[in-house]
Amino acid sequence: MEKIRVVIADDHKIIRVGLNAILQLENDIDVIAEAESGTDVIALMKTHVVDVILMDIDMGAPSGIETTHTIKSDFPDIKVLALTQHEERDYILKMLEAGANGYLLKNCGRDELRAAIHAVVNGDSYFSNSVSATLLKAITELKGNLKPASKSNSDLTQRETEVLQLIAQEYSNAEIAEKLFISVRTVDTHRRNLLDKLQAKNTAGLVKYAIEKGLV
Amino acid sequence: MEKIRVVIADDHKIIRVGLNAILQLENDIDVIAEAESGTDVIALMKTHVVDVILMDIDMGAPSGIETTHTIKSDFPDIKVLALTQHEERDYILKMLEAGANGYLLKNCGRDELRAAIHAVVNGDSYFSNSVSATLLKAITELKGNLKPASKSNSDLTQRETEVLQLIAQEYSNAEIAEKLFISVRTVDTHRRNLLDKLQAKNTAGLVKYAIEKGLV
DNA sequence: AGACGGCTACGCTAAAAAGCGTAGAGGCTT
DNA sequence: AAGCCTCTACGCTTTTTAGCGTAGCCGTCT
Repeated sequence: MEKIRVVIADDHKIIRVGLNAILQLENDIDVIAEAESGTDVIALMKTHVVDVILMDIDMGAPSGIETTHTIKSDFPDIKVLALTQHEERDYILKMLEAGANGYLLKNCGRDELRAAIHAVVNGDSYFSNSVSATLLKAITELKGNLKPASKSNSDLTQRETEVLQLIAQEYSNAEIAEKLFISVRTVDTHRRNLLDKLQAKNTAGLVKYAIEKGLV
Repeated sequence: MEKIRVVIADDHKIIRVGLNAILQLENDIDVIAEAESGTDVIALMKTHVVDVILMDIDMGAPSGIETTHTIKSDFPDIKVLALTQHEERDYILKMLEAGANGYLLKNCGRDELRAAIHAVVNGDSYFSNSVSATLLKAITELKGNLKPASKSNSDLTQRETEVLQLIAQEYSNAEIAEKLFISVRTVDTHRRNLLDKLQAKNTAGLVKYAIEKGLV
């Protein structure tokens, strides 16, 4: 069985040395090179066959994120394992968008490092503890912003829904009446029924509901 | 070193047997029980000490998702590794929201299974290949849906913002005046300035803006 | 045939918002 | 000191909503 060829990319020498030392202990992992900048990494790819890059996010320009992006478009088969101190959501999301296959915090243990490398080699993803927590939180939040759009707007009639949509589009009753070829009084009735059904106090409440339900 | 105590939950016996056979080969993993329903799983938790549950999503009521939810609220330390054929985004997201620590496809290999179990025991997350792809796609999409909402609400003064927030909360000018200890006329002026600045035709426009900017 | 829900519509009144203009007090900047 | 912005406030008019009630028409379900 071939060894897994790993490159360590970090602008801090201490980190490189540390990681290297840890990985020396693994008999199926081979650290074939170190890089101290994104430019180095990309250069290395052209001269070496690499399976996994341990990529620090915080390298100076080009950043780990940019570098990952480049790697992934030029060498899509190379796995990138992001290695960082940051748990900030934006970093994580950007790195993932760039195509990173896993995300480890720098204070991870030997076991985690090994497991993560194996995971990405298998084509899977590995996220360290707090990173996945952050990620899930992000997803939940983001989903919350999307989900209401798919709820069924249960108890409103079709006509009411139409009227509501137009209200939310800033049309006045008179304009709505014109658009729907009905009397202003009818629109008014619909509006009142809406206020009643949705327990809204005024237009603001109607618009909020409309937006929640994705009617706009 | 203690063995990792695993429970297999799936309503198909073949799957249970198969997984069991695979895990027998691991000398640090102990399959202590099998469950064929969510109810079984929860019952087992009360009588056994468990580290990891391999949870099928498709079990009948209660579903794997519901069961995971229950487990996670009653026994937060138990790790749940979702095991499924489905790569559908909604399934995945729901399972993650429920608190699953990892996500494997049923056609995963022995290596993946082992790695995933170790990952979740470590407190990390493991996502199989296609799952993480789906996940990333979802995140990217969702992020696109959120970004516009985080625009800076540039040109509004603080007071205007306050008034706008209250408007969006369905308060009338009179109520706002009372809350802010100012005259109704002042609120009216603010409201008019808002209409002007935001180029809104009426309350609906104001509320839409407020929601867009996340002021509600 | 009768009941019910949805859409239509009218009358009336009060309240609220929109559409103008104006303007002073206070703060900050130039 | 002059200029600009913010917050404050008032007057007046018109339009729009809100808050009641009522009611006919039509289709469906019972």
